[in-house]
Amino acid sequence: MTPRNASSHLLSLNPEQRRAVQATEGPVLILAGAGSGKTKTLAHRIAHLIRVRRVEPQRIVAVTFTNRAAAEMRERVGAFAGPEARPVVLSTFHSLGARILREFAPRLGLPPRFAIYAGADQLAALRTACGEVSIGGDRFDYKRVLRQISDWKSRSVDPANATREVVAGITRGTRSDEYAVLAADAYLKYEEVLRASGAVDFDDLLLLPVRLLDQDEEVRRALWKRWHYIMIDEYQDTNGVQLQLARLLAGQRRNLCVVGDDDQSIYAFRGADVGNILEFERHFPGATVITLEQNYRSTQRILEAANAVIRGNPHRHPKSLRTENGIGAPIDFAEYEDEATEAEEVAKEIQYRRMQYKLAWGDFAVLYRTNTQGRVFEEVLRERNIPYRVLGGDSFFDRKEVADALAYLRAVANGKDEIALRRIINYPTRGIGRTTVLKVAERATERKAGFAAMLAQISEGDVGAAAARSIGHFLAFLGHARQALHAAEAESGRRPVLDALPPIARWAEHFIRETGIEEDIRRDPRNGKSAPFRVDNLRDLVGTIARYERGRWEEAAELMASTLAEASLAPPAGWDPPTLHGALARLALADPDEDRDDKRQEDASVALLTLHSAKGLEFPDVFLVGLEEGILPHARSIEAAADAGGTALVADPLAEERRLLYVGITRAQRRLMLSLCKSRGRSSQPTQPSRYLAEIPPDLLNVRTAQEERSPEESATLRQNFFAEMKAMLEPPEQAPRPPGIEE
DNA sequence: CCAGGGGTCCTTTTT
DNA sequence: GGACCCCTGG
Repeated sequence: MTPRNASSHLLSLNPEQRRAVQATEGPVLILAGAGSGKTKTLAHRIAHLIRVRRVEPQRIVAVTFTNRAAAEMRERVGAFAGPEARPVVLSTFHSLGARILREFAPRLGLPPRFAIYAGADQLAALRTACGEVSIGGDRFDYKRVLRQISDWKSRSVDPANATREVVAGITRGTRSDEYAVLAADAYLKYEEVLRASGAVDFDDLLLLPVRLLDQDEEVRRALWKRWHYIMIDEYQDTNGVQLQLARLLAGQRRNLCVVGDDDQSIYAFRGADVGNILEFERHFPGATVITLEQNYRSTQRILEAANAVIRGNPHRHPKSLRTENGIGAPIDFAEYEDEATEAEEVAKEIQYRRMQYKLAWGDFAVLYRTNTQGRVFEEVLRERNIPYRVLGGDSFFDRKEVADALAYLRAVANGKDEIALRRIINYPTRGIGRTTVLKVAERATERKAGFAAMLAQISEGDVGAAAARSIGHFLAFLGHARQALHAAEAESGRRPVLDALPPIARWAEHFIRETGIEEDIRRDPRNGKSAPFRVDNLRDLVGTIARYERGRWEEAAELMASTLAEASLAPPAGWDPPTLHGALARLALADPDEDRDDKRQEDASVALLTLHSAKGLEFPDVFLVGLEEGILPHARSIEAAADAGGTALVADPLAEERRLLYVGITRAQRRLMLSLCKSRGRSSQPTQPSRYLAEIPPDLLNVRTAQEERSPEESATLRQNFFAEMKAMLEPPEQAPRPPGIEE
């Protein structure tokens, strides 16, 4: 269904939104309150540019933070502008960075098949780096150092300047601890390990493109010629480097349109600077500012509660959300004995409401502050046979067996990848122990060679005959795999494979089997019953590679259709044929849920997620749990605030925690329930209610007593429900409980 | 020098 | 449910 023209669609916008859509030249700031139709407005704007202002779609770049947001935007744009909008570049910040890096890698001295380190790999790289200079020693908190390094990189501070920053902090007598000194030292070494491994980390995906654009006139011109309109979603979450990138990409045209809500800034911990949105007009003089204040999502009561909470924060863009929705149900509030009781009662309440109001499992979401809080809910929901899905959290790619297989693939794709090599060099065990690896690393440092290069030239004199032979076998194994891969890649680039497993995936399947990971999983008694599941994960990994390969060819088909018409506008790099490196890069940047969650799951299961991963989502019925001091606000934030003392920090940790609650409340469309546990943890420590609860006007709340009494109808429904669930449990185990004749 | 077992600790938020 | 450390036996 392609719309006849864009203007007919503009009719569904309110005057503010229409202004936002049509203010097309120069910098634009759209301050969009929660639930104000942000994505819709941006999608309209893109459609307007294409259909009314006749901008070529490939000149438009829309940047989001998550793959999910990019996918949602793609869907909306497609609905408003039709298939001709396909060439619009819709990408996350990090994917866009990776794309720029891939194209211009040689100019940075980066190998074209660079590895991307995230999470555990970054940590491993830091450990390696610290091992080399033997800084740290016992009880060295690598994660903390990594956070510090990441903070520097997100502000575009290089190691030399980091050292200067630390030293200056010390001489000024400010609170710069010895960790910062060590971290500055480690930072330099860490960068060296990355470069020697032909790798970049997540921060580099933004930082290196900025450096490139900043220093290379040709690159700047090339990109300015290519992209004319830049749009950024969730602008309140951008950090210093992202601001630079936005500025550089927009260039002199300054067609930069950003959308965001300072009240929803919840990523200061990873370098987001709410000042970016608060001072947009200073950064981009002459900017048009539009405020979207109508909320289309929530009931009046929910919105009032949200407004009451956020009102407590200083330094906000003035904004008052209004809604034309009804007053809605009261907000429920309950106190439970402990986590288990809370989870039980929430589960019961979900079952009850689902029956009573004929809702789907997918209408419910349980929101919590920390990932670990989700576990109790998982247990209880599983026990009750309530289908659920955990959003965010630990990724598929963090699974040990998946990470192991990926390390093998990476070691083949990029022979310099030290972190991948170290991970698999003795897994499954092949007689290359810790001491041997240590010796190799030592020799490498001595002779100023990379770890991988040293491996290739290690001699019996270095590590002994047995170990040397094992290393030889190991490298030969990878070498053979690499040759087979080249053949597979050549085949994959030649023509699409439609039926069977595509060549690279087929190669990967074979190679992973040869690694012996599967045997080891089966053999290891610790895996117990999870062994078959783990082996399945390896198959899934091959499946994602297959999907990538097919995806490349689908894109090729689309691109050819558009490049024939506009050959001169084709991107200079053209279409990239499928490669293992491409598959790995995609996997590194992928949304872990995206590939595996099919759309069906969405309406058929209760969502469990942290407040952070809830941003941008909405649910009819929301449970906000664990509203206690120490959880929300989190103890670490309370500490951090105390540490900061009176210092007028822009990023006030407690203000951010309040925004987190605000985000949580505004996810709810129809109903909201708040709860807390009176005691928590192994030792059943008594808790205090969250300080923010007192800020919600009591007349909005329906306070429930602990062992609440239900009305006769409610009890009847629960009984009925109980029997329905029992019946469902007796059905084949694969089948999710599906009460008769209630849904659909 | 290597493999494997068994204890202990802890857990903010994420691209 | 891990990640990590130390110990033991080959």
